[in-house]
Amino acid sequence: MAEKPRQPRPRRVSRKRAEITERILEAALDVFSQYGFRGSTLDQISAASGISKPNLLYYFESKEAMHRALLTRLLDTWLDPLKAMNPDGEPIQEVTNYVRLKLHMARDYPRESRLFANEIIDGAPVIRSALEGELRNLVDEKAALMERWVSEGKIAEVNPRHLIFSIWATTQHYADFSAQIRLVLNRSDDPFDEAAAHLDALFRKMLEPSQGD
Amino acid sequence: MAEKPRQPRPRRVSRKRAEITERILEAALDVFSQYGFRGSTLDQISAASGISKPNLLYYFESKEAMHRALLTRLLDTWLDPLKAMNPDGEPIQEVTNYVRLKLHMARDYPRESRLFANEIIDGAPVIRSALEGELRNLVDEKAALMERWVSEGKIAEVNPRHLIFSIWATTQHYADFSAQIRLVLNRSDDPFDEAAAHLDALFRKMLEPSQGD
DNA sequence: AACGAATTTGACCATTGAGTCGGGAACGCG
DNA sequence: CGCGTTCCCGACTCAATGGTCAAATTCGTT
Repeated sequence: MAEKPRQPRPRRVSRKRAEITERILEAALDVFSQYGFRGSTLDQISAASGISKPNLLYYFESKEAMHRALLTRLLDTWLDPLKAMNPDGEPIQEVTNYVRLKLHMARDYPRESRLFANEIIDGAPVIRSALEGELRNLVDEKAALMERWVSEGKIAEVNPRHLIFSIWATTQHYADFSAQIRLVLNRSDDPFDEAAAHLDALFRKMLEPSQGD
Repeated sequence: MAEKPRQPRPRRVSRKRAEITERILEAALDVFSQYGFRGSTLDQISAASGISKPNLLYYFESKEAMHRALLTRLLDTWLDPLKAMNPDGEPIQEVTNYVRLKLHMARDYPRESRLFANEIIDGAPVIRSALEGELRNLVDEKAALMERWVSEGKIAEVNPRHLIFSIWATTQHYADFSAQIRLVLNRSDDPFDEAAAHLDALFRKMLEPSQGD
């Protein structure tokens, strides 16, 4: 025991610590996405995760810190489909594929979608800087790509940024407003197959170059 | 003037009472739409309206009652544009006009839009029955109308209900997610003119009957 | 085994916020 | 003016909730 100033292992966070952190975030996602940040309580997260309230605060500095952790790590997942849009692919295929992926995310990750929706409706206090940075750059890049496709006559004349907004809006709608959709359709089975066909047609028609070109 | 046992006026609520009620609801809309129901406090509404907290509760039974009052009376305004879709009008014109009206509402009534968005994301606990009743009937009616237009070859084959969802999604997006839109576009001037052109093209192309018919 | 570090929790504290209460001010009307 | 009704509010109550703390308990090493 002469001296041991260095960390014995590079992994600063033990496996166990990581697992518990995970369990907490999973429960927090459940609760936050259902009740909103201000509507959620540590007691709810405690009950959902099976971890006592003081212990939650041993792992996270505050309720806000949990929220922040969720939001920042979700952002990457959220942007992945757009990142995957391939400059060398077939243009209409690339866009409709993006629509398909986003719709899958709405179906498979509705809690994440709602968490984001709440954050944005609140004016994006937490992830504002990420939106201004990472997201804006990514949108700029893909908008430029689509403009190239337009000028090459591969797709019809569109405003690329508004096209992206429309894709976000229509796909996330199925997650964020699922209550309304269920009530209007008066059916409990999920509408995603119909939605996929509808949205594919919608954006495909928008993008098909007019025969005049 | 011999006797006047009945109410001198049928208006049970005095002008003044109506005005104050109005002032409260206006302030409540401001606050609720910005912070969400649970994130809002009576003190904020009190400050925003200049009416003391106990007095707020003289006019409304509870915080929840204010919220309910706002939501129910907003519903009608919200549905008006769809009601206005005219069975005897020119089909594509009628739909794109509906899009235009909805976009105007997003621009002119963003607070109302956000209030609704929050309510729906929360699972529509307050206006659920109105959605199942009034809204569903209205959508059924207009969907049937559009199906007629399809069968008459006036518009392309579409799923009318999902078309309506897409219109709601794309237009409300500009109100509910305005923070994101501003950050991505990096501009402070409003994007509604561009949005109007974009959405008009989007839905017009979706609806134009293919030349094969 | 033994001992320090990491983890866990019961009990507590301070603040916030919805809603109450009792009394007073203003109003309507004979 | 008189008197009942409507309106208004300062001061309060009480429950909920985010967060603290000190005393356990468990864990990883030697």
